[in-house]
Amino acid sequence: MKASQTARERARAELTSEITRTARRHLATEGAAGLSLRAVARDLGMASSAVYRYFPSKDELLTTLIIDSYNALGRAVEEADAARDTSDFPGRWRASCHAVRDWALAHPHEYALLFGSPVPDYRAPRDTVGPASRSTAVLARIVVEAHRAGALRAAERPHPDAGPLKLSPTVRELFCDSPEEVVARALSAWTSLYGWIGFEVFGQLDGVLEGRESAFSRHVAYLADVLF
Amino acid sequence: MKASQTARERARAELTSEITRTARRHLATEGAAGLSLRAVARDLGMASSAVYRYFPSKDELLTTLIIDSYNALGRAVEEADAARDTSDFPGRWRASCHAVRDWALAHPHEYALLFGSPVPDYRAPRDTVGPASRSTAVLARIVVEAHRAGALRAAERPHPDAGPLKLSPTVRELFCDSPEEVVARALSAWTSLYGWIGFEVFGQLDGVLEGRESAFSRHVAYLADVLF
DNA sequence: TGTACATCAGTGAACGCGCGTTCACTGATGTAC
DNA sequence: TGTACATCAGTGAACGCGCGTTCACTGATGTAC
Repeated sequence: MKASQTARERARAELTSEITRTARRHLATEGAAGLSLRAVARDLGMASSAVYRYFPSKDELLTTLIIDSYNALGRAVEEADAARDTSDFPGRWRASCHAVRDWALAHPHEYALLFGSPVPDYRAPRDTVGPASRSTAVLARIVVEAHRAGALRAAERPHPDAGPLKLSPTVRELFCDSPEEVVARALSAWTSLYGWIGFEVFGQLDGVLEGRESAFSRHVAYLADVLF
Repeated sequence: MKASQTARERARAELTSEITRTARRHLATEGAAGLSLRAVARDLGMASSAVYRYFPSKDELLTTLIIDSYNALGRAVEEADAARDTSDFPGRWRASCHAVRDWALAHPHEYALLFGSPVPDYRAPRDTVGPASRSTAVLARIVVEAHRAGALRAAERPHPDAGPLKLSPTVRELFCDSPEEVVARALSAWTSLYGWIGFEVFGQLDGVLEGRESAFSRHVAYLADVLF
């Protein structure tokens, strides 16, 4: 009785995940702004007040969705990276970038939740920072490993008019104290990656160009040129 | 009486601009989601129904704000570009990029309105596309002129694994039928620019790095390397 | 210049909606003896 | 194994809020003769 779950516990776990699942579906169709506890409860055929047995507030539910989304994205990128030869650094880079894009296009509202305009009156709690850095950690690892293997030309061509970078300890750690030039180029490529994807997801490229997949590959290739 | 404005017309023009001004202020503090006709009316000390004499719906007011914002951004970039020597292409590029960033940081919510997650249930009408391309047109012009002046190395180094780009007629026109490689690199730099700025405005760089100004300069320099 | 009429700005009440959250409650599930 | 009590899930009504939009109205401004 102690080791295995009690009926109540099982029911609780099930309903909790059913609530998040429904909320995620609403998020996917309506967006973060349209997410409502009442609508979720309605969908599950329960009183809106019952949801409060599972989540103390709407913000908590949102936090759960955010963490789950970060993890889903992180997992996708990790898998894409792992599927490549460890020593094929440009290949790993490309695969990881495409994984980010694929996930973003498949889950536009979740992407918006993570990387779009901040949700008004919502403050992300500490628990989100771990999952949040998961996908980025993969990209950083590729760069660090490539640098150690001597496969990175980035460090060899420091930029002339470059002031010093003031990185946070977290980022320094993420990059295992790689040279500044390496980190700077990685940050540049990182933001550039999300720039394209954000434009694509948010519709900025609508009516601008077709054949996005191959255009994106090209973008990623240019970014790789800055690094490798 | 016909040539000059009648009292009614003057009052109407004044109130119209007072409404948009108030709405813009609300937008700046609350964000697009928090923009409400009633709140604007309250602020102006008038009945909420009175606003409907000036804007047929909330969406129309939003459209006005969007167009104004695009124009403000466009003007800022145009001025930054014009302040440079016509033949100093990298200088013009840098100045324009910084102008975009400066405007974005000064008007984060307006930036979010233009480049962030789409506002739910809002469809941008045709009138927005002209102003929307204004800032981008400046960047495109710099690239085109640099190319014509032979100051662009972009075209000389076509990327090996590059599939063809399918550009819309509008974009082709914007780039005056420059070679594909030029356009591709420009698009890449363009999205990269907004990637950094978006991350900065939306808080993705919080706790990641300080000294953003100089870090951004570096980013822009890398982008220039891809082009010039 | 004065009058009659048309146009328009602004009002205040109302409609209908949906939201997050609280609370006292009922009834089922779990626990300790 | 059975009973008494505690814990917890779920209910339904309610509170208080704010929103976009409509509508019949009053009164001021403009126009035509």
